[in-house]
Amino acid sequence: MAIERYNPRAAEPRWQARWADERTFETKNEDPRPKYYVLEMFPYPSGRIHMGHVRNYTLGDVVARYMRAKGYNVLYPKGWDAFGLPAENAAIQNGINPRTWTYDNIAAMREQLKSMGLSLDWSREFATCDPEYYAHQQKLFLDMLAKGLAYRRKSKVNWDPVDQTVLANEQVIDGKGWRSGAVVEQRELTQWFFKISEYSDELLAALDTLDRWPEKVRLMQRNWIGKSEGMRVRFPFTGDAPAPAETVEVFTTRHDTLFGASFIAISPDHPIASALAARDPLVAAFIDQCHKSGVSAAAIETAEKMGYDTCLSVQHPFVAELRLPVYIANFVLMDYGTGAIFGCPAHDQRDYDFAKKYDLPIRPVVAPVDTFDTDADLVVWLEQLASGKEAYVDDGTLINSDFLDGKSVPEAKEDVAQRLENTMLLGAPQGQRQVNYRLRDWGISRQRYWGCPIPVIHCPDHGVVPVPDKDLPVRLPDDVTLDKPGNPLNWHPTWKHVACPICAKPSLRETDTMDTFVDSSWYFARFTAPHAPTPTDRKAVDAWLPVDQYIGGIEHAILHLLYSRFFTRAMKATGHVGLDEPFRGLFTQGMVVHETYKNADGTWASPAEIKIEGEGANRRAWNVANGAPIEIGGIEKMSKSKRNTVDPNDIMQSYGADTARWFMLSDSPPERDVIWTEEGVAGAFRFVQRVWRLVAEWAEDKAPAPAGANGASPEAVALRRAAHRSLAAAEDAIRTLRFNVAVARIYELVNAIGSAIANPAKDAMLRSAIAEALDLLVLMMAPMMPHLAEECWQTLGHELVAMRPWPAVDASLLTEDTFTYPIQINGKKRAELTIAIDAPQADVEQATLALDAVRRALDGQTPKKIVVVPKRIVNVVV
RNA sequence: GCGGGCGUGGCGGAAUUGGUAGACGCGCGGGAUUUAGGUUCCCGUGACGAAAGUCGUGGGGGUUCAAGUCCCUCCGCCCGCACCA
Repeated sequence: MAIERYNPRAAEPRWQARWADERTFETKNEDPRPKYYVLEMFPYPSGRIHMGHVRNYTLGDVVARYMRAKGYNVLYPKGWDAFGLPAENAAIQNGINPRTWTYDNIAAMREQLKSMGLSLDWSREFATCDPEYYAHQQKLFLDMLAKGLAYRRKSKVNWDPVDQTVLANEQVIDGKGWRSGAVVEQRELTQWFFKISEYSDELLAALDTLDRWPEKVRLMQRNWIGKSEGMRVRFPFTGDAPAPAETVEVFTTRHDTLFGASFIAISPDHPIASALAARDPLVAAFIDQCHKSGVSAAAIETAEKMGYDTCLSVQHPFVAELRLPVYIANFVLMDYGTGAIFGCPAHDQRDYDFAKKYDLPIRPVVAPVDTFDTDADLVVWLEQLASGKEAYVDDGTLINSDFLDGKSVPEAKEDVAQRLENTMLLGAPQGQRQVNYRLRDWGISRQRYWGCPIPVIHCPDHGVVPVPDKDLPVRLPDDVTLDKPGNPLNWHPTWKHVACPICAKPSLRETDTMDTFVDSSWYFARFTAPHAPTPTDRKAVDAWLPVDQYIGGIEHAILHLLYSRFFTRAMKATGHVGLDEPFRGLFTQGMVVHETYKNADGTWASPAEIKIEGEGANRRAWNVANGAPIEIGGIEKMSKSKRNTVDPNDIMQSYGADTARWFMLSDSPPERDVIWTEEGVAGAFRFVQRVWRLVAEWAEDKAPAPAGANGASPEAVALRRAAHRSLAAAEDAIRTLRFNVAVARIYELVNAIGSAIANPAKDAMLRSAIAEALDLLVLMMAPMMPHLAEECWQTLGHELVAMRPWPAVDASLLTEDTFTYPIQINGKKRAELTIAIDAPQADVEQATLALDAVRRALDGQTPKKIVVVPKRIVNVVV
C-alpha cells in the first residue's frame, strides 16, 4: 500500500493550533522545577522576517524544547524592539502614523514567527513602544536621575545631519552615522547622559566571570572600555613668553621615559590652545586647519602629523636646565586623558615621526641592554635608533636617565611616580597616578519622535523637574507633523507646554527621546513579569535572571551587550534587580549567506530570476525569462541591495518550517556563516519525507512477529546499541550547541533503522528494537523538527511529543564485550583485531603478533616495542 | 600598526581532545524501479596506481611508538579596534 507523502502545509498549522489550544508553552513563574531562561535578541518589526531570524530563532527553539524535555521550567519569550527611525521614515514616505506602521508590522511578523513553530510563550509578548512598557522605562530613568546615574550636560556631540539627531560614540562608524551613513558633524548641545563610566572598572573586571561568553566578545568589550594605568604630570611654564596658564598637565603611561621627553603637545581643542588662538590669528588659523581634516579612518591613516610651535616652553621636572617646547598638534585628542602629552620620540612612533618632522631631539632612555655583548654594540644601536625610522617601543633597561639608570621599566615607573607624588608644585603634588578609560558616558538624547520620552519638565524657576510618578507615562502624542526637519515633538503645538509640577508655572517638557538602545537594555528583565505594576517584580526577576542562554548576532558585541550590562547594574543600584550580569551564557551565531548574481549591465539578479546548470568551473547561469547570461558572483551576506535574499515565507510555503529549520541546523556549525543553497534545502526536505516514510510504513506493517523468537538476536542488539549511542551523542551535541553534529548522529540512526526494517527476516526481538529505535528517533529530533515529530509520534500511537521528557540512555548498551583494535605497524594501520574488551595486555600483544599482516611485516624479526593503549590502539614498532 | 580567529576531498563540514583522517550531508558517476514533473532504492566517490601499495589535513622543520590535534617558522584568508599618549 502506498504511503502518502508528508504534507507540511497541512500538518504544521494543525500542530501549531494544538500547542496554542493546550497552552503547551506558557510558563508560570511559580513552579518547583529548576528554571532555564532562553532568549534571542528581539527583532525590530520591519514587517517581514528574514533568514537571519529563522536561524537565530531555530537555535533558541531547539535549546528551549530540549531543556523543557530535560525537566526545566523554561522561559522562552518574544517581544519587539519597536521604537526607532525606520517607522518615522516609513511614515513620511507613506503618510501613515509610525504607531500604525509599527503595530501592523508586528502583526505580520508575529504570524510568520508562529508559522515557524517556535515554542514561545506568547502570553508575555510586548513591544517597547507600548506605553505599558515605556512607562516603566521612564520610571527607571527617574530613579537613575535621583541616583546621579543620569545627568545633563553641555557637550560636544556627534550630530547626524541626515537623521537630524545626536549619535552615541558607539553609533559612529568610521566617522559616519551607523544608520544614515552620513558624515557626522561635531556640535555643542545640552544632552542627557547615563553614567556608564562610573562602572568602567567593574564592567571590565566582571568580563572575567563571563566564562560562557565567546572570548571574542569579551575581548572586544575589554578594548572598548580601554583601561590604561598611568600618571597625570604637571609641567610649569618657564615664563619665556606670556602663557595663558601656570602649568600644563599631561597624561602618560610611560612616565619611566620622562628623561627622554623632548616636547609637549596639546590638542587643538585644549583651553590653552583656545586662549592662544584668541590673541593670535596664526594659532586660530592652525586650529581651524586641524578641524577641517576628516575623522574617517582613511583620513586619519593618511593625515600627516602637524604641529604649531607656540613658542612657549615648560620646565622638565627632573632636569633643571631642560626646557621643553610646547606645540599644538593635530594628533592629540582632547577627550582622552588631559588633552596634552609629553613627547618621547625615542619610544613612541608618533612622537618619533613628529620629532623627525620638526627636528626635535631623540633621546633614547630604554634599551635592550642584555642583548648587547659590548658597550660598542649599544652605541651602534643608539645611533641606528636616532638615524632610523622607528621608535623602540619594547621593554628594556633604563639608560641616560640619572637616578633611573639600570632599572627595569616597572621599577622606573614606580620610582618616578613616588617622586612626583612627593614633589610639590604650586601647592599640589606635581604628579598623580591615574587610571584612564576610553569608555565615555552614554549620550542618550535623541531629537526624534518615535522613542521613549525623557520624563522631565524644564521650569524657569526650578530648572529640571522630574515628572511625578503619578503622571507617568509621558505619552507620545499621535498627531505629529513628520515632514519638517528636526524633532517633531518640538513642532507639536501643545505637547511640550505643561505646568511645573512644583510651582505650576508654565514650563516646557523635555522633547528629547531616549536612544532605542535604552529600550533593549532591560527588556529581558520585563519578560519575567510583563504585567507587573512596577518595572520589575523583584521576586520574579530575581528568580528568572540571569538569562541562561542568550543568542544573537556578533554585531551587538559592544553596543547592546555593554549597555545591558551597565543598565543591569544601574537597576541594581536603584533596587529593581538583585544581580550585576544579565546574560550568563552568550552565543553569537553566524550569518546566512548566499551566492550573488549579476546581469550583463552590472545590476544584481535575484536567485528566483535565474537558472543554473553545470558544475564547478562549468557552472553557467541564465535569466529564466529572457535567456540572457548571468554572471555568478561571490557568496555574501543576504541583503536587499545585492538581491541575494531568499524569503523565509516562500520556503515555508513550499517545504514547510521543519525543512527550513533542519537545513539551518544541519549545514554549518551555528557560530559560522551558513550558505543557503537550493540543493541543501531540497536535501533537508528529502530527509523529512524519508523519516515520515519510515514511520508511516512501520505503523502500517502489522505483520505478526514470528513465533518462538526468544532471546536477543544479534541484529536486535546491534540496533539497540546504535540507537542508544546516537541518543547519547546527539544529546551531547545539543547540550554544547553543536547542532550540525547532532544532525549527523540522527542521520546515522535513520540509516540504521532503514537497514533493520529492510531486513527480510525480522524476528520479534528485532521488531521490538525497531519500535524502540523509532521512538527514540522521534524524541531526539523533536526539538529540531517539532511538527514532523508530532505527526510521527501520533502515528506511532503516542500523545503530544512536546510534553514528553527526554529519553534516558541505557548505559549498558554503550559498552560492548569486544573491542576492535586498529593494528598499526610503525604508525600505519595494517590490520584489525577484535578481542575481548577486558583482555589483558599480554593477550592483546600475543594476538597481534599472530596476525598474518603483522607476521608479514615483521618478516621474522622481533618487534622493538609493542604499544597497547587499552580500548584505543595497538602500535607495533619494528 | 595592535588584537583575535581560521586554513581538512569538488563543496558544507566530522574526528572520542595526541590514538583507524574524511563521520553525516550536498554534489557527482554507475545501476535498478518509476518514467510525468525538488521520486525512491542499491553501489561507488581524497589523490596516484592494474594491484600490492604509496602519498595525503596551507608550506617547511621539530617533539612522540603515534600529530589535523602539541612546539618553532613561513604563507594565505577573515573579523574587530585604531592618532588612546
